[in-house]
Amino acid sequence: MAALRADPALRADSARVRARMLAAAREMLAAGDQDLPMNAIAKAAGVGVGTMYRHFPSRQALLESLAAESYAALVARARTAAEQEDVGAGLAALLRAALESQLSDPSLASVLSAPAHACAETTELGRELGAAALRLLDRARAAGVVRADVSADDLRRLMCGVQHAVRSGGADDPTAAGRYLDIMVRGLRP
Amino acid sequence: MAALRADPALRADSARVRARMLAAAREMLAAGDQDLPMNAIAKAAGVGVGTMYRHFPSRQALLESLAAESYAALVARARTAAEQEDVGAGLAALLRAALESQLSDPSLASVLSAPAHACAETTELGRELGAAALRLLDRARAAGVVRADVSADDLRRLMCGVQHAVRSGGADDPTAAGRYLDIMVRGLRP
DNA sequence: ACCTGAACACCGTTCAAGT
DNA sequence: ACCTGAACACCGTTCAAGT
Repeated sequence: MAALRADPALRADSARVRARMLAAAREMLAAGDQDLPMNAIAKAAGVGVGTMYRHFPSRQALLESLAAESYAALVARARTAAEQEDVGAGLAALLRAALESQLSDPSLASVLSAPAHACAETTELGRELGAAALRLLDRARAAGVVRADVSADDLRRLMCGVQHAVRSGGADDPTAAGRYLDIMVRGLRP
Repeated sequence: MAALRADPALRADSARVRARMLAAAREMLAAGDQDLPMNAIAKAAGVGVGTMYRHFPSRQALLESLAAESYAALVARARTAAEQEDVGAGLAALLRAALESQLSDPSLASVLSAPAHACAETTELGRELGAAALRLLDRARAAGVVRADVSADDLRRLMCGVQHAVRSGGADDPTAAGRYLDIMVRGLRP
């Protein structure tokens, strides 16, 4: 009985600590700190380094936790795009969603480009995103609006590439994202 | 007189040491070490760390020195492409050269994507590459084979993006580079 | 002049000791 | 059970001391 009462309390506390670490990490990202040092996050969140590692066994795990919300939102947008009546518009919407999500959340860009996942949840999100993309691709192929030699994973990789192209500008041109997206959409036509 | 004789000797020695450090760095890259720790390179090259820093004041400077040869080769290929009679083929050749160079030399990929240069030589190579690309672009625009809203720097950024897309694959598909390049070439048409 | 490598600061990661 | 933070290893960078 004591355990039953203690457990939720512990979990609630643990969740609060976890949220504090993620908030601290986000603040550092927002402040331009790309490195996200584990020690520094722990100090900023007021916890020991060990607690940091207990919640996030690797930097990749931390990144995936930071990106989880954006990733889920992207999956939702992808599903909406997949059901769109106009398949061509749906495909463009999927690509735009993938690009915008990465540009507004650098941790998502990193996770989408990563060769491997640290958290099972991320793998699941990836599966869901891939499934939505595949549904859309199948419809698009049937409608003849997309090249036949492109897979759902190709779309992911290409959008990671467009993100990289947008980011690799010295002086940032606000029109770049739109133009590059358009180039990609046109290039995917059969 | 003594100075006149000593100088070249020192320079020759310095050049040999420099070459040894670059060779050590290249070996580490070839062995899969992406980090290129300055201390480790110095030890592998049999020199003190200070010597490392005297020749390469920053990691970026080291990267640019590593990439210099590939970069010069790319500029040469770009110039050839710019003079090609068939403008469309020339543009495709330029993009292929940019992609192949980056894929075969990761340090070049890094330098081409970098927001700023550490060495004046690199800036000069960048200028030459940009000039060749612009000559080709002007001809291509006049011939109506390329979108009007694309600059020479856009081409660079897009090819850095394609490189990133090719690299961000889990299982590497040998057909990816060719397909992504084709998508880009088609997307650039007006 | 040029080089060496000890030294300092910093970060990743672990784990014994606390509660 | 969970947390803390000292401790160790490693890397970037500098600079006093050597030649």
